[in-house]
Amino acid sequence: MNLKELSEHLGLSKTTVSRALNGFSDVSEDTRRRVEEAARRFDYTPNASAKQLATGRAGALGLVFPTGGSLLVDPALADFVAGLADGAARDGADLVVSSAPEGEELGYRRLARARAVDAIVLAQPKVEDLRVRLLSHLGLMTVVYGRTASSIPYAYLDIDNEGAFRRATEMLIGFGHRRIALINGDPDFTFAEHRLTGWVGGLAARGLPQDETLHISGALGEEAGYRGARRLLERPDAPTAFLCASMFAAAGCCRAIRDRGLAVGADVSVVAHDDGVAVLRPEAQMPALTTTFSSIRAAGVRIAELAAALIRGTDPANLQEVWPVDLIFRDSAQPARGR
Amino acid sequence: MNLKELSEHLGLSKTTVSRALNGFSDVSEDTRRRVEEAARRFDYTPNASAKQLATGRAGALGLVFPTGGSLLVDPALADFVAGLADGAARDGADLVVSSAPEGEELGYRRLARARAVDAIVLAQPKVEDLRVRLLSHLGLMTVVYGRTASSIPYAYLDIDNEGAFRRATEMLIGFGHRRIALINGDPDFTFAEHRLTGWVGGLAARGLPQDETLHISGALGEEAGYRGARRLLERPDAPTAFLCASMFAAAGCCRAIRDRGLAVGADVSVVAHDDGVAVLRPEAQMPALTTTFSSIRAAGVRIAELAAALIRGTDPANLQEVWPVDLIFRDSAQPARGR
DNA sequence: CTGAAAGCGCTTACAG
DNA sequence: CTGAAAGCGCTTACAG
Repeated sequence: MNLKELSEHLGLSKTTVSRALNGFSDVSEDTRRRVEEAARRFDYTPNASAKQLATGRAGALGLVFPTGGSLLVDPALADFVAGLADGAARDGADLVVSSAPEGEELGYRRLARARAVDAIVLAQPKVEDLRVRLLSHLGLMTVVYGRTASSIPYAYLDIDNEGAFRRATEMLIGFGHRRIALINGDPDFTFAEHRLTGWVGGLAARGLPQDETLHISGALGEEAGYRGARRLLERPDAPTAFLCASMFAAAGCCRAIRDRGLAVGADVSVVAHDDGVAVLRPEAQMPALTTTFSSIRAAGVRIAELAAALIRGTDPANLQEVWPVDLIFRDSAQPARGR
Repeated sequence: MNLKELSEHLGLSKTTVSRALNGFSDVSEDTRRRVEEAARRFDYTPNASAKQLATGRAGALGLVFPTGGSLLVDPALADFVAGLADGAARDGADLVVSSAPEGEELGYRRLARARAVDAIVLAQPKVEDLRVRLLSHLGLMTVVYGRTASSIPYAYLDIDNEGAFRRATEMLIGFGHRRIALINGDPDFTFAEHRLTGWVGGLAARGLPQDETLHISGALGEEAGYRGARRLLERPDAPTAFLCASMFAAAGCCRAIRDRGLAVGADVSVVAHDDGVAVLRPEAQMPALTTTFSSIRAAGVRIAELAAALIRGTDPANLQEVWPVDLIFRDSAQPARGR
């Protein structure tokens, strides 16, 4: 059933039916009701392409997967995608996931030219990220998940990575830890840089020296977490506490601790960042893991909402949010030995 | 730059330019070259909505995320989505990820009515899956990742879960294991049922009794793997080997084994299914995990290709693939103690 | 081998 | 409050 058939059935013009369905005010209440009822009865939905062509809006949010080969795909992305799709659906929009085997730039160019999306979600931004400038140059509205260097205001949702890691560091120092390692992501990425800043700031606030050799970067997976922690634990001045950038890295870190015959918590403290990925829950570990927590899924939902606002014309400067991160205390962070 | 402008620039009609760009044979070689060069130079891409409206094809593949609340999102889905997007891109198609907060059925109905996609990818099918019938009833072409009961031929790509788990079981029996547990997904899902069948078949082939209490179902995450393994290990006749449905479940299983003061491999063997999720690699574990392996990412790419063929009119009966699964022998599977 | 024209199914000034 | 008509940017019989 299309608009023509529906309007013929109702004995109205396509114009009126269309206006009634789109909530225009200059349609009589009676007509509106009749139209809405008929639409429901015949299960009418406007043809997406026709609507897009007529309005110039794609009704879709775009996400370009940095694929190309065997790049590590962050498993938390599945939850992020689910959140984005959820949030987009609330606005009647779809989520278009685009692969860019030819490189991300070409992917964005294609989406822009084809007018396939109204806005782009940019995930995992780097401190200096060429994509932001490119997207603005292509005229693609963008919401960033995270933050990046930019000369103009842009819409973003970020979590307070710096505050979270600073507080975690200070808590560990309060427990008497003096050598606290940071198993971090690649600091080219803003989230990792912010966590580094938080760690440095926490140490400085308590007058502790910063030992750069206790900072391991590029370690988000289990294996890298294991390797990094293992190497540090072999040192004579091994750290007594670890801050880990992901639950997976933390799992590797805990494995390394146990390998050394030490106990997580009692001997060596561990704090991990948790995105809320259900397959690896900190409270189910032994001991339960102390975490900095922020739901990546909820962030996805909210980002889609920000995108909808952006498309509606809201000033990007008014679409900037930094979410606080919970520090959830469990058993893996404990007072340092001998204290 | 749109088609009108491009053709005016070339001094040709829109018809000819369109035909040249779409590879029709009745365009002179010379014209084609001119058109293609100009298109490249002006960075022309057809407007997606207009093309969709004119051809009646959405140029997009749909995936409905079973969201709604806090359902467990399989982290391997991120790789699957990446693969699908990759494969779709090879065909110039997009991937539309749709959320269905109102239930999956309504999600499919909406996609069908709006003609927003040409085909649907159905993931994680159940043995009896109402969605398959619904999609066929809605006239939505479908490619299933997995298999399901169906009275009519349908396109699918599945991996040989049964064969993989049968071989793994037989290998363990060959090592002298007699009590082999299966930590499985929910057997409502076909993949889990097939693995159960493989396990049962492997035991039967070697004349071993099947002990249903050694079958734990619904355990794909780390926590559930831990709980299931822990419970079995507490029994006086504890299993000496485990088959795990996911790397995460296997991680939990290994944790339970170590909790009992036992060694993975030397004391208790573990075999896990690995989707190739980079964040948790079996070869990096200690000991390295023996796995049944099949790349979910590659499956995603291929499914998009199957969908493209289906849309082009290929008979679904000719679009059915079962991929063999590798059994990769590493250190976590060893001869039973005392053998 | 090329082009004029109709059509895909909507939305939206504009007129009444 | 309602409708006739133009237009969004393509594709595709059809005619030449």
